[in-house]
Amino acid sequence: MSVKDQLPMALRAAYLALHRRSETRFASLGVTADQFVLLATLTRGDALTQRELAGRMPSDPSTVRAMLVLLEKQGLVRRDPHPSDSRARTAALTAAGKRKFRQLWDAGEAIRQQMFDSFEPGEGETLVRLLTQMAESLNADHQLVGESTNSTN
Amino acid sequence: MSVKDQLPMALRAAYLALHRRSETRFASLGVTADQFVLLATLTRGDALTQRELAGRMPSDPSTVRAMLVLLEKQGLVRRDPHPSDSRARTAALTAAGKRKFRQLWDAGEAIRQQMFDSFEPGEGETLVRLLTQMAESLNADHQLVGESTNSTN
DNA sequence: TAAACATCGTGCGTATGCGCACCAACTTCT
DNA sequence: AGAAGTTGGTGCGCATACGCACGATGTTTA
Repeated sequence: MSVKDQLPMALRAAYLALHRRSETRFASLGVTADQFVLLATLTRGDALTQRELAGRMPSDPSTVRAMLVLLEKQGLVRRDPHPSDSRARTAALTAAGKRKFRQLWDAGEAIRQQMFDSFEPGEGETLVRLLTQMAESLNADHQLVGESTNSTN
Repeated sequence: MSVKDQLPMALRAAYLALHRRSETRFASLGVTADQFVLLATLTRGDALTQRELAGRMPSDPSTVRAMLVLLEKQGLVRRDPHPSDSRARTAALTAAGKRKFRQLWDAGEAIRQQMFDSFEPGEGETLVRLLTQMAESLNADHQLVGESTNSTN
């Protein structure tokens, strides 16, 4: 079992652990871990089209739509027609949404701190760099990676 | 925006990238990325109880059940009553399941290779180590989040 | 200008992911 | 042994995650 073969499972286990932990933490505040991600993305770039938002999260446009519907019901997000493109709709935080996000951010601090504290100095930087590289590599060329299919010869 | 604050999103982005890529790759073989994980787990420890299986993936028992039902329908997995505990059921790969897993493993090689190739020598090892540490830390003490952290020895 | 094409949002179907409640069966305690 | 508590599997509900097809609108091309 080489490191190469362990990597996918290690990544999966780490992400699911984070997700579960976040879910538990945010539940009392009435939002899910993924809704937190959406709110965070809107915080960093307000009035995005749904597609832009989906691209940045990253998530699927149809998933984002479902999430926006729920968040709109909670009054945390507002959707308006796009000023110049009448196909598009922009999403933005409401005042309540901004307030809620600040709460969530604070509530999540313990988790971020705990993740970070499990490392030696510098290792956190390394981890972020490697994860980013990996994601880029995986997203880049799933097209042009030759259709050599499963024959290793 | 410190590294600590980027880490959760970087982890999420990397995992989702891997998941999407795997989903696409395995679709033509008739299974999902998570079903692949289940089959892999059964390959490494046959005749597990559903709970054992869930613990190792890691996944929720009720999710695992749903997956097993689907995999059973495909004839890749068999569930038998546990020999000594009549509450429990064991899950095991069928012959077809073992064959399928070998196919899937080969099909996934390109992805594992691509992930691995985005790193310098030694970085893969580091990544696996850091991810494992982090997952452990996140799973460990969501109960006793007191100030007496890491006594991981 | 009209046709062809691309893009945005929506709705639907399937598969997780997980909590929760429930029953059945095992274990422990009295 | 009997009561009480724990554990295993199931069923249900909600929220992603994503592909796909559809209609409406923008953009490009003939």
